Amino acid sequence: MKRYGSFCPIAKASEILSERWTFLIVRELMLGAFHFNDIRRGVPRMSPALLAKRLRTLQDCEIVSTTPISGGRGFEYRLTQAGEDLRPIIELAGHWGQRWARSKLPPGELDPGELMWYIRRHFGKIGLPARRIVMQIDFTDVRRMKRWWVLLEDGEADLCLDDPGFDIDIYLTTDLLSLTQVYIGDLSFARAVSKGCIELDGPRDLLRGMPVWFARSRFADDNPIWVD
DNA sequence: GCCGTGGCGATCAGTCACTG
DNA sequence: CAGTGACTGATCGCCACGGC
Repeated sequence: MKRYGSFCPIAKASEILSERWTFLIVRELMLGAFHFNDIRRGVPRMSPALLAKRLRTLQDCEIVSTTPISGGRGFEYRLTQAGEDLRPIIELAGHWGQRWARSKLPPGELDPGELMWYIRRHFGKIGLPARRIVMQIDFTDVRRMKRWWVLLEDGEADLCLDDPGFDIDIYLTTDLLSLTQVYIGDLSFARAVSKGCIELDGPRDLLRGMPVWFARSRFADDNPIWVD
């Protein structure tokens, strides 16, 4: 960790938090990723070696605590009180980023795996039917990770890259950019459908509710810029 | 004195293979 | 699955130098 050689609390916080990837690791822990590979899925461009190193640093700084996984290798990672106290800071950083550092979504920042992992965590509870819903999502413009299945049940979402074997309720076909725009809040779900960026197939009553419960970033409503 | 540039060594990050 | 280690390329920090 690089030191600023200052007693200033902002400098001390920056020494820990401004290291590359650290903010994103804390974000993953905040969102409920407690195992090494869960955290990895949220930061897919980070190498496992570096993730292990950053987790050790966070542990040394008493932001993260570890408990050995019973009957297995590795640890369960949890935020300590110091880590939990970062929650409003991370939230504020997200709101700030959405307003002032918003991505123009160049191809290099689009990744189906990362998007689907984010989407998995952000399905709305309101309007979502109580029964299990199986959705098949097809990307028209990617080679790898082209087809996904999302299982929605009891307010939880599971992702599969292999056919889970259930009857499909909703077929959703789209391109990577459009779904990313919908998720990040640059394009409304209804507008994406009316423009033909998202094609849907399934029972009409189920599709009608989708603009309400389909996953969107928690920052999607900040300073919206609608794309037409 | 200030500023920009270039060279060089140290450090960091990413990739890949590997382990238990 | 949950890491570790070796290797390599990229980046950073420091210093010297030259132009103004």
